[in-house]
Amino acid sequence: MTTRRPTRRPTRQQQAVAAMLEQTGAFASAQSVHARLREAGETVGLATVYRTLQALADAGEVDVLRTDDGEAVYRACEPGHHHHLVCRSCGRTVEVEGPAVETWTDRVAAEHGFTEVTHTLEIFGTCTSCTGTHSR
Amino acid sequence: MTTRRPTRRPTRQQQAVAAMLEQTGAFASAQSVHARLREAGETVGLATVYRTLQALADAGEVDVLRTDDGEAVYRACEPGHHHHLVCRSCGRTVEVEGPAVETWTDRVAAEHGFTEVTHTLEIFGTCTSCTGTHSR
DNA sequence: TACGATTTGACAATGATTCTCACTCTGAGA
DNA sequence: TCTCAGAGTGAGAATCATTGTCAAATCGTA
Repeated sequence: MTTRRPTRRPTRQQQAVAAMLEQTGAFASAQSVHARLREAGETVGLATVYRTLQALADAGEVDVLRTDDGEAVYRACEPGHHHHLVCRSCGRTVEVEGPAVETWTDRVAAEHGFTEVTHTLEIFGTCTSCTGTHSR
Repeated sequence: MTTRRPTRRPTRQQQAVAAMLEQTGAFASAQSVHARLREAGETVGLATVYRTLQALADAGEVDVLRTDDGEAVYRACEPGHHHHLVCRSCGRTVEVEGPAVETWTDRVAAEHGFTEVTHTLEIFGTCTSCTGTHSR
């Protein structure tokens, strides 16, 4: 019942999606994952890519965030709560932790009587490799 | 204190959209703004609502963020950089400031060589009015 | 090896957002 | 006041990510 994990089979397709995320390292959209898999010769349906990414996200094995235009992007991440420092040019991502921020958000929320507090925090910038590169 | 900014906004439609946002107080999607305007008897095209909201956002007169499902939501806000404490049940929103967070993000980004740093931070919770109310 | 449940994938459907383009409005100048 | 040009509008088409559908493929197990 509660701990009744639905039988999940490690299929070739799901492994391919997970592997692609691992090797990419940056945030990638479902569409781009699908495109790259196809390039790499892996035959995986688009719907399956979406389903797998959602399953991975639900399982907490990947992090999800939204681009400015609302597209969902996924990234294989270390487990546990953390935030991201993302290069807006090349997508290179660094996972960062900020205990002070966690306590601050909780305190602010509590001051206003909010409970069950969660938060999102992402940092965007231009990384060293891209600083001089005005390649757009 | 409805200060009239010199931002060009002379048309009835644009004023209607801005006014609706003001009176709503919470974050609202373009679709819902359009629906409410229609209910209120205002005739404004959907495309115009989108255009106006984007213009307001570009002008910094409203804040934009994305819901979990990627929908863009807008809210009339005080000028200047701030963050939001949003009730995930009723949408009530409190604007908060955290100078410590600003400096932290800048420092972390700098440590990793990132420049032109920006960040997003939103806090979600259940407000006092909604705490006992499991009305969903 | 056969069976049943799970997973897949091609395609349709959805829904938010953007684009198109003819029409309307407004303001400046004649 | 009249005229013209350009900004603004809106109905509907187009776009695009995402989700739903469902028959066929696949896997674990008896």
